[in-house]
Amino acid sequence: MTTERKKATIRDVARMAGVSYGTVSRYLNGNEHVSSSAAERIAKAIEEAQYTPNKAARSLAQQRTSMVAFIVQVESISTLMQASVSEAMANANQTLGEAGYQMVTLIANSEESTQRIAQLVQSDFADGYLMFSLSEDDSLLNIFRSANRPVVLSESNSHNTTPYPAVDFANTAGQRDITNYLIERGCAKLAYVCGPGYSPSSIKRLNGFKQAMGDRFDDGLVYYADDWEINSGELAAVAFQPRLDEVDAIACANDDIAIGVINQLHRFGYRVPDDIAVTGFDDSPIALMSDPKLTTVRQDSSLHGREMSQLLLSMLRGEAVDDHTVTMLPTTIVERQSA
Amino acid sequence: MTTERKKATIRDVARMAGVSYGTVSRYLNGNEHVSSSAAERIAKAIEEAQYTPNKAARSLAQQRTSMVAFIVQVESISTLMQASVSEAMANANQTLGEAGYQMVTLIANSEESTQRIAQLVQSDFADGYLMFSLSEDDSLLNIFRSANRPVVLSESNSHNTTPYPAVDFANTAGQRDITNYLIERGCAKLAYVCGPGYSPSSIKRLNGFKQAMGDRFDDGLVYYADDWEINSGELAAVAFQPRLDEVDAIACANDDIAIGVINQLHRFGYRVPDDIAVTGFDDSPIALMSDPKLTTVRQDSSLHGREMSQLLLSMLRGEAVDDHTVTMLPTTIVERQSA
DNA sequence: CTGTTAGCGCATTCAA
DNA sequence: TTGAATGCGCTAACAG
Repeated sequence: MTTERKKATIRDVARMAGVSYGTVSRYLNGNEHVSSSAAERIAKAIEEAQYTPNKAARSLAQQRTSMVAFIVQVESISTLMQASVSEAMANANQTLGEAGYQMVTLIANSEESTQRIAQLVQSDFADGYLMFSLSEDDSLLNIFRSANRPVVLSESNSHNTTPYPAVDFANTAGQRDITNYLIERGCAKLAYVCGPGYSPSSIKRLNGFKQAMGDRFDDGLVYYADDWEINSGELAAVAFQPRLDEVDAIACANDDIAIGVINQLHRFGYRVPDDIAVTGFDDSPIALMSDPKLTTVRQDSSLHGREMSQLLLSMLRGEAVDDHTVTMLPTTIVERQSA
Repeated sequence: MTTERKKATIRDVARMAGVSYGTVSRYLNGNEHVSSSAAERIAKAIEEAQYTPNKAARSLAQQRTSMVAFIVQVESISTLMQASVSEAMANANQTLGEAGYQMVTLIANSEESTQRIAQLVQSDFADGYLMFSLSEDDSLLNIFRSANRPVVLSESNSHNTTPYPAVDFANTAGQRDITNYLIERGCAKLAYVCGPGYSPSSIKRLNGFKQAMGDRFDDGLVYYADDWEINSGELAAVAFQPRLDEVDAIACANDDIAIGVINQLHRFGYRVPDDIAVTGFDDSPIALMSDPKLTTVRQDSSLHGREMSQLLLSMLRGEAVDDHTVTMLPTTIVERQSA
């Protein structure tokens, strides 16, 4: 069946087309100085030989790989499958692809895998990097410095001074806005379920809540979760139980937690939103699945992926971008039933 | 600050260590014929020069990349974020990493991206491929043939004769078992919501349902969905409405569809499972989020990723594996509340 | 417009 | 044990 011959090289094609392989190379790279007759013969030869340029050789010669690595740094696998991640990923893939770059995604979810990726980065694996980090682990950032390739971060850190340009959502404003929304609806006593401490977003959202609450902020009505998951919401509601009769609303740092809170409130016999209103954050797909449907803060993850890619592309083009630039993407309140 | 000098090469290290660069290469590749004194000096030089071998050059010279590509072929982005995908991905990453391979994931979700990946594959981008396809699009499979590198598929196709070794779940048996489970609980009249036609799993599950039903199978009580999503479940329930009073149970091809069915049944005023029992498939995280919680078929996606990787690794080691081998992974019924 | 040549950074064979 | 030489497949600069 399939003849098991070795792969054709540029020289084979040259021989078949009766030209030097320099000419073939020019043809391949869209150089204009190739006669149409030669071009034709080369095209035919490539077709016949089923020739495809070798990637390693090309990378070595031109000192670039035409690849961009999308690095997902997560504490646990469950984070990996968030809609926000895959949407950004898909959109970045699209945007980078159109610009001629192949996006490859790398998963850093352990000491070991992080180490391996660090090696890759230092060996000039890709031309640029999109760092989609959901943890505060900075170890990879140091690697980038010596690699000397453009990097764009998916999150500004809490102190707002990033080592690389970042594209982030207006987390603080988003949480502030939806908190004000609750206050305006007449909720006087508000509790808050905060996300895990390692997350910059988590901290920013808490700040937004604090801003809206001002003097009325009561740390006794804040539950600090260990992760972003449903179960944490349930735990939070349990923790609040003694004071549940006095609270009018519970704002949550993300949708999953909000779902957990609602579930537990139902078990306690409270009605949502009549007895207690609940808000989420992210507008993930499950916001529509809960009963009542979640009133939450929407952020456009596709836009996130696209903006990150575009920024990286401009850096790859050589345009100067200040390392501390932070692009803020807007968030909007989505009013549904839970508040 | 950081001196902007060019990256050190193997020659720089050699010079600093006072040896030829051939010796450095031997040292790097664990060749034993290196004197300990030379080894020491080389180690120091590498440290000082912050040297890391260039990946492209190494790949070119040894004709291997030490990378495995995990290709996710999806019709829509929503598929990408399924728990089954990310769990398999994370586990494959782990397994391959331990064996010294870097896993990179590629997303094929458009004509364009598929084309780009085809190019990559032909240019010997990776040493092996894990094909996680959720569509029946075979275009990439032809590419692999000429690339002549090991490939493992995540799904056997419906006619059970794959062009490459595959690791798949026992979909047919799983759906048959849970259907029998319903029958044994006294459900006489069963409806079925089938997944999208392009999916091999979808077809296999339908077959399982048919097997369990035998003569009682009634095509009028089968709804053929266009995708795997919640909304399709709602549409299915609507389609069944005229005959809903006579059905005892609705088996669904996946959990999301089952959730949609339950939601719609609730709107129609039916109680689940008292009036109508509902089953899902996958045991995805949302199976726990519905009310009532889903009785469903569990498949271990981590195992899936691991088995696929191990099979690929054995092929990379040169062990012979028949192209048509299909490893079947077991499924189990998880009994909760919906049936 | 095209052929020739010199690397890109490293692995590996052959001598020494 | 080590140095020198050759080649991996391709790009790019230089002649012509």
